[in-house]
Amino acid sequence: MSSASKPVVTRFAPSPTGFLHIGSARTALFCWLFAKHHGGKNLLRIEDTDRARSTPESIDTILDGLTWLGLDWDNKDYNGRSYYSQYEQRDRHADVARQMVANGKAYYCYATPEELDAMRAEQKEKGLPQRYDGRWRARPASDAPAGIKPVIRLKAPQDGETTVHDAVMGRVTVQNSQLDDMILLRSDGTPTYMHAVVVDDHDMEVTHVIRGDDHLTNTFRQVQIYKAMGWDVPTFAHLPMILGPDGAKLSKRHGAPAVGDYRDRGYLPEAICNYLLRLCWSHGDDEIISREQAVEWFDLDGIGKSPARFDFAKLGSVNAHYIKQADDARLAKLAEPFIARALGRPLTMAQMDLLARAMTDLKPRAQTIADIADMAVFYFHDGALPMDDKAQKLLTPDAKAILADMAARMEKLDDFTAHAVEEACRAYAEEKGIKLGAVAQPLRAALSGSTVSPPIFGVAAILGRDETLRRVKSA
RNA sequence: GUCCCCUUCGUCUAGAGGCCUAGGACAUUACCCUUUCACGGUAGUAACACGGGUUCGAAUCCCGUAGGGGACGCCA
Repeated sequence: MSSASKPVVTRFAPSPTGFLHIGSARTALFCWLFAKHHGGKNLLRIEDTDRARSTPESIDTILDGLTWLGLDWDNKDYNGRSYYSQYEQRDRHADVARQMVANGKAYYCYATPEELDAMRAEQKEKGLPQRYDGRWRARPASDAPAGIKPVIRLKAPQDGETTVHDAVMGRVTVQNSQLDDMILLRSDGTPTYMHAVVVDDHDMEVTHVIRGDDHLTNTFRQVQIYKAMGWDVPTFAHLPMILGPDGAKLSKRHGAPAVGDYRDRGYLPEAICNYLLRLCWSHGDDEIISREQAVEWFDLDGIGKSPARFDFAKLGSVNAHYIKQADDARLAKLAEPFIARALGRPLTMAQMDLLARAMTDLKPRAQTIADIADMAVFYFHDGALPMDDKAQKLLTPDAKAILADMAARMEKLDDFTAHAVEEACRAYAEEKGIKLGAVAQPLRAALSGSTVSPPIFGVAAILGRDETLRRVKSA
């Protein structure tokens, strides 16, 4: 075990074979929080040893996602890159593997992939566990067939057991007889994931390996490599998986597996982090937790052991909370692209200003930025206002007569404020002996094109007298 | 198939043997507020997977069963 006095070093180690998965983002969050809480470092390592599937675009996506979430890392200038590249360390990985052969901890295996496939097929047929049978473990080098490039396999202990002391799962033990001699170095000289991870974590002086619990059973094998090399074993913390609403592994099928999906749908990064933080981790009854508070409170002992299902409804409510708290100008800026898309043109400076002023009324009604945009487009139609069926139906001849009366009164208002318009409407309703709604609803239809909108007197004030009268008269 | 992990309201969770008549949040229902829709407020429905132990006492400890998840690649 690593000594407790060493400064904390965590790492987030995604493989760049696609987008940044929301579950990975949770892992990244926990790594970041743990490092911050202990005043340590959080490192980023891109696991790009699979050359066929790794892409630079994917690396960019991951970096973007982390940055958007505000999860920075402390090795931004590594060998001219902003992260640690696993592939770049391939010579080091190969050296360690050969060193293990030299020390009698590993050996060359000349079995071909075809041969191994056949072996597994036979094991499966006989109902036996599928693992390498150690056929080259004890054969002398002189037996090596010509023309076949060997792999290097770990000479794993065959008796006894291997134990992982996991900060989340507790003590987990497996019989060594269950584990086979895994490949460390492929025949082309590149390292396998199992091997590269251990060498890198050691070289990077990682003290706490925090990752998804799909790696838990891999950990036994990795511990064997640490032991074979005589290296300190870091503390492991395996986080329970995040499942979809149906309990199956969260995937594309559930709609939004990537961090980018949430940005595109109008979620705020602080809301995503807060929601993710509460999946498998808790601090009493606290639900809304700021970044600063999280750094102060977060530790491994608050992590639960059971998997959590992703709940869009709750995410929505957390997002709604952060929207209410957010700065109006920031929200306007975030909503602008959504509105521009609906309108087919960007907003002018004046319209951006109007949007920011409308935000007070928009904010409490929205769960996402997309909601804000949906509610706000009507402000920006300078031609004919699209009118929905219910609004159309509401504009009866009687209602239009009321609007005509109101137009005359609004024209004469000294100050065209929400309060003034409201008073005018109330006075009119009282005079006519009708309900306020009989005035307000037609006005709403005329101004917003809908029966549902932000408070309509405020809408009138934000639209301004000219635009309000234009809309009322053309209704 | 073999091995590993998990199991409290629909969902996220609180719970460290008596503070539990099991708490909070989201969702849901009703009411209040109200010019619509929301926000907000108040109240309600709703859970310890099952079966055995241990104990004066179990959601909490032990064993078993069931269910769920994961790992078994020259992927990561």
